[in-house]
Amino acid sequence: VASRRPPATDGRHPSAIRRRPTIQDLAREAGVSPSTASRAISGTGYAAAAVRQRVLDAAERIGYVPDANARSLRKRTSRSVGVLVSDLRNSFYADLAAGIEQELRAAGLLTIVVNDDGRVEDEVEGARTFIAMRVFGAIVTPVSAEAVATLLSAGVQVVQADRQFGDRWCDAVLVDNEAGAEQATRHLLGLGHRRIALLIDETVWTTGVGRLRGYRAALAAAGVPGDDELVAYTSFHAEAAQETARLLLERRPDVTAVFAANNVLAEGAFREVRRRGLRIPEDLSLVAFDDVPWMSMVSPAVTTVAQPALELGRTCARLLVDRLSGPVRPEPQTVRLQPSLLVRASTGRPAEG
Amino acid sequence: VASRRPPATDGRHPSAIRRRPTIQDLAREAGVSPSTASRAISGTGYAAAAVRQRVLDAAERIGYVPDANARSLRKRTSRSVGVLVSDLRNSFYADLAAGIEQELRAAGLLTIVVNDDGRVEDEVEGARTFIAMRVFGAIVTPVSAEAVATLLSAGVQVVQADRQFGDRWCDAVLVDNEAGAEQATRHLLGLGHRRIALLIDETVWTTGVGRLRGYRAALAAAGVPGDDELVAYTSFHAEAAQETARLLLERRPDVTAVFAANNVLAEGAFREVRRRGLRIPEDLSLVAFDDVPWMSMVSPAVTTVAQPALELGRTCARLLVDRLSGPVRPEPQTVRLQPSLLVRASTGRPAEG
DNA sequence: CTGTTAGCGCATTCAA
DNA sequence: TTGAATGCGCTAACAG
Repeated sequence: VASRRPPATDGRHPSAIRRRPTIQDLAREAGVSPSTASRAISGTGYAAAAVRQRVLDAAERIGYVPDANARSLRKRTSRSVGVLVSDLRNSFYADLAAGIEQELRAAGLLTIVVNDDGRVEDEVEGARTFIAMRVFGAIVTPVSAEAVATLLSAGVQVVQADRQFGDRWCDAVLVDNEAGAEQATRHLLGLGHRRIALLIDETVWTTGVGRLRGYRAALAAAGVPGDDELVAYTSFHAEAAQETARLLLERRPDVTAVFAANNVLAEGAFREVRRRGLRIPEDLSLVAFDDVPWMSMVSPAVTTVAQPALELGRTCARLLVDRLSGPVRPEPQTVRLQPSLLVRASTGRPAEG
Repeated sequence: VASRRPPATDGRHPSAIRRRPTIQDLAREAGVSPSTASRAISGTGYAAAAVRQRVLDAAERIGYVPDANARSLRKRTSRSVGVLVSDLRNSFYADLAAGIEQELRAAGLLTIVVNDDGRVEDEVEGARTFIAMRVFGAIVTPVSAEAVATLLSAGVQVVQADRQFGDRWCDAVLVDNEAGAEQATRHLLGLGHRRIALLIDETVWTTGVGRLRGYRAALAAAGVPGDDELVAYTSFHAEAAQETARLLLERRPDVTAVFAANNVLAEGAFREVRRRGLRIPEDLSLVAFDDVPWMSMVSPAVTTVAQPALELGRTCARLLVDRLSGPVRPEPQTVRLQPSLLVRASTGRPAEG
C-alpha cells in the first residue's frame, strides 16, 4: 500500500541506534543556555519571542523531544494516570476505559491501563506499579478494598469507578444501581408479573447490593411477598449463568419474568431461554442490567437498564483532574449517575393473569 | 460494604502529603549505603543474603517503592510500552488491547494506551508522546504511515498490528484477510450464490485490500464475472453501512448474498435486512468478517470470518518483547495469523437456482 | 530577560 | 562484598 522511506532501524536496542538529543544538544544548536532552552520548550518562565522561536526551530531540526521521565523526576509528579479495570473485553469496562482515556488525553494526561481480571492480587500488584510510576492519580473499578487503600496510603489520589469500597475514602463515581433495579422491577410489575426471578452473581459489592435492594424494594412497594427461591445466585460467566437459569426455570416453571443483574448474566439467561424454545416475551419476559450491543441486535430486543459507561469514565477523569489541578477540595465526593430503563421488546404481559 | 481504616488523605496534592521514602531513607533505615540498598532491592550485583534481607525488611517497614521515573532515567529505557489503537469501544480493538496488556504484564511491562479514533493527527500525537516517555517499544494499529515512521525514526521498536504500512519497516502481525475473504466468498459460491455483494469501507489499508482481493479471487476462481456494481463502498459507521446497504438492495434486488467486510458494516447490513423484513437466509444470505458477540446471539446467528483478536495482541507483545530482550534479530518479520470461517445460520442456498 | 548552579532518585562505575 | 562518587535529562532558584 504505502511505500515511503524505510526508516532507520537495524534491530538493535533503540538506545543503541543513536543517542537521543538532550536539552544540552538543543541549547547548543540554538546557541542559548540549557535553562533558556527549557523555558522556551516548556513555555514556563520568560523567554524572548525571537529566542523562543529559534529554540523551537532548533528542536524541530534536530528532532528534540523532552524526556518525560527526567521531567517527572524533577517535577516530582508525572503526566500519567493509572487505570485499573476488571475486564477490558467486557464492553462495559471497554466503554469506561474509553471515556477515561478520552478525557485524560484532552487534559494532556496519559492512560496506563492494567486489567486485573477481577483478581485481587493482580489488582494490588497494579496499584504498586502505579505507585512506582508516581502516577498523577488512579482510577479503579475496585475488586477489593486493598488496592484502593494501598494507593491512598501512598498518597495517590484515587477515584473509584462503578463500585465503591469504604465510605468517604476518596472520590467515587457510581451508577444508582438501586434506582435502576427498582425501575426495571417496577416495569415488570406494571406489566402484571408477580413471580419475577433475579439472576445475580454477587451481593458484596455496591453494585450487587444496590441491584438486589432495588429489586426487593420494588416488590415490597407493590405488596408482592419476597420469595428467596426466586433469587438465583450464580457466578460472573455466561455459561454459569445459563446453567443457573436452567436450574431455576426447571425448579420454578411458574416464573414469568427474569431480571439479569448484568450483561454477562443476561447473555446466559437469553441463551437458556432460546435453548428451551421459550417465546419472549409471551412465555417469559427478560430484563437486563447494562446495555451492550447484542441486546439491541437480537429480536425481540432486550429491555435493559442502560448505564452511561462512557460518561462514567469521563466523569472519573474529570473529577481526578479537577482535584489535582484545582484548588483544595478536601471532602471526597461521591457522584451517582442515573441509569435509564430502555423498554424494548423482551418484556410484555405474562401469559396467565 | 467494607469499612476499614480510612487511609490518610487530605485532598492536597499527593506529593504534599508526605515525602515518599527514597533509597537514601531506605539505606539509613537498613543501616547500609545507598548503593548496597540499590543492589539489594534491584537484585543486580552483589549483596550478602543477610544484608539483602535486612534491606527488604526495611523497605517493607517504611513502605519504600522504587521510583520508576528515576530508574528509567538512569537506565535510559522504561518498562512501558505504548499501544495505539483506533477504537477501544469496538470489541475487535478491545480484545486486541486485552491480549497485548495480558502478555506485556506477564513480561513485567506496562501498557500505555492511546485511542486515536482513527484520526491521523491524534495518532501522530500519540506517537510523539510515546517517544517522550522513552517507551520500551510501541504496538500500533496504524491509521497512517506517519506515526509508525515517526516512532521508527526516533529509534523506537514498533510492531504493527492488524494493518501494515511500509513493507519491511518493522515487525507486523496481520490476519490473512485475503484467505478469509476468499473462504467466505467461496462458501457462498458453494451454496449456489452468484450475485454476491461486498459491503466495504476502505480499500487503501492492507485489510481492505486483502478482503477485496479475496472476494474477487473467489469469484474469478468460480468463473463468476466480476460486477463492480456489487461492490458497495461505505464508511466506517453502522448507520452509513445501513444506508449503503439500503441503496444497494434497492438498486440490485437480484442480490442473493451480502458479504460485509467488518463487524461494523455487518451491523448496518443486518439492521437493514431486518428493517426490510427479509428472511435470512431464505431471501438473503449474510456473511461478516470479524466475529463479535452479537453475531452469535441473534438468530439466525451470523456466519463470519473469525479473527483471533486476542491472540493477535498477544503475538504483537511477544514479538516486541523478544526483539527487545532477546539476541539481535535484524530482519523485521511479518506474522500472518489465519482467520477461520464460522459457518452459522445466516447463510443458505439462494431462493432461485 | 538569560545563564549558572544544584539536585530530583536511582544505578553504576571504581576503590577499598 | 560494600561504599563513595558520578551523572542520567531536566527544571527551579537565584544571580546577573
